[in-house]
Amino acid sequence: MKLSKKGEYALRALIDLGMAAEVGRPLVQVSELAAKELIPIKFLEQIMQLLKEEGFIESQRGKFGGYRLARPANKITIGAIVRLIDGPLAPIGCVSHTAYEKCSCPDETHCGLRMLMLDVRNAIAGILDRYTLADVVEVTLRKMRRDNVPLPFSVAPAPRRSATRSSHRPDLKPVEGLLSNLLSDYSI
Amino acid sequence: MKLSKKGEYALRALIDLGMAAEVGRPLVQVSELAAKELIPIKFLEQIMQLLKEEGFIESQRGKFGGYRLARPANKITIGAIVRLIDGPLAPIGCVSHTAYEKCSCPDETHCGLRMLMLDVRNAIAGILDRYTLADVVEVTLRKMRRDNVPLPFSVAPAPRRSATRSSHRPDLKPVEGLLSNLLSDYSI
DNA sequence: TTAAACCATACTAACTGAATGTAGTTTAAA
DNA sequence: TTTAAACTACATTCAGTTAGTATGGTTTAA
Repeated sequence: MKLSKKGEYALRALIDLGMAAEVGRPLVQVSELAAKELIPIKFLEQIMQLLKEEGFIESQRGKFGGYRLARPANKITIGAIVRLIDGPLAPIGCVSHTAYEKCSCPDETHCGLRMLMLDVRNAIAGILDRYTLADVVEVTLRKMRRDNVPLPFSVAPAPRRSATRSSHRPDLKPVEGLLSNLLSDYSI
Repeated sequence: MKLSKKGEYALRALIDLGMAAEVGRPLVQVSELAAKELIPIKFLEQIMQLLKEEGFIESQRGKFGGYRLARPANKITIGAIVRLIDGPLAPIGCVSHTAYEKCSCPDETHCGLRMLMLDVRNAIAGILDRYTLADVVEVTLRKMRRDNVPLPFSVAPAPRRSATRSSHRPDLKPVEGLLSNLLSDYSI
């Protein structure tokens, strides 16, 4: 049930780009992303190229170039990113919606394992296809603001709290669903 | 988010042992399991040994030996089996309950990815730790009986339906929870 | 014109997954 | 008591994936 390192890095980078956009930063360099997230730079370059080919991000070449999201963050689901890097969400092929594959069992219709795994795949997809980069970015920024932590990618060092809130979105709409529970403190 | 072949085989074999027990069959040989599920026999032998070492099954050696569940099927959760074979359910180490591992990100408390993945891990564990072999077996047998399919591991060839129902359990209690939805027909 | 940045390919070491092979030991039954 | 079916143990293999490195570009703004 693992997410690969590559998938993790891709998500981190995209979340960072989403945060940068939210904070008013137009471009972020690979070197900066790699340093912030402790990702080997050449490896991250590969990943960024892939994300660009697939239309998630855009690049500006040359000196002082960098990357930005190609679409608004709320139009990029987490599920799409994970599928691109790590393949189908389903634990076994015979319950995948996007990449169905017949399994070895003789009678799929009566396979108890399949029924169970369909449940699991729906639970995973229900989360990853519902939430977008925007949700993750919003929840992250909220927590950071609440704890008075300086925001990343701010052009100027983090300004006064009241000023920060009125950046791009005049008002934060409440998050519904599962992620919202995580706004409160939680232990491991 | 994949379940390994090994994990799949282990689950199939255990579900089969659960079905055999339910149908009154005391022991099942590896050769029979391998044939039914199309699993390479030597590979399955390895898996059975592991399951035995971990106390999920017992063996009877010698001619006409075989394997049986070491505990009642409702005392073996699917999650425990998956964890044994494939490791933690969590997509990334920093949200695992059973095998927590610090991740590379500088600030775990404000990591949006972590919050999301915690959600995913809870969704997966919520299913796999709730359901037991008994649940899967019951749901499978129900479907087979409903469709009048001969049950596997029956000592005699499948008897008339009315006779089959009154085997071990005098009456089937209704299944609650998510799996119950799957009792009705579903498409891929 | 140059340095910072992105772009493109090729390569590789280590690991894991999925078996296969060989050689036993045990035990019920003929 | 022999024997064959069944489990046990451990070594080996082989392909594919993961997680990177390495090398050498091309672009473009200062």
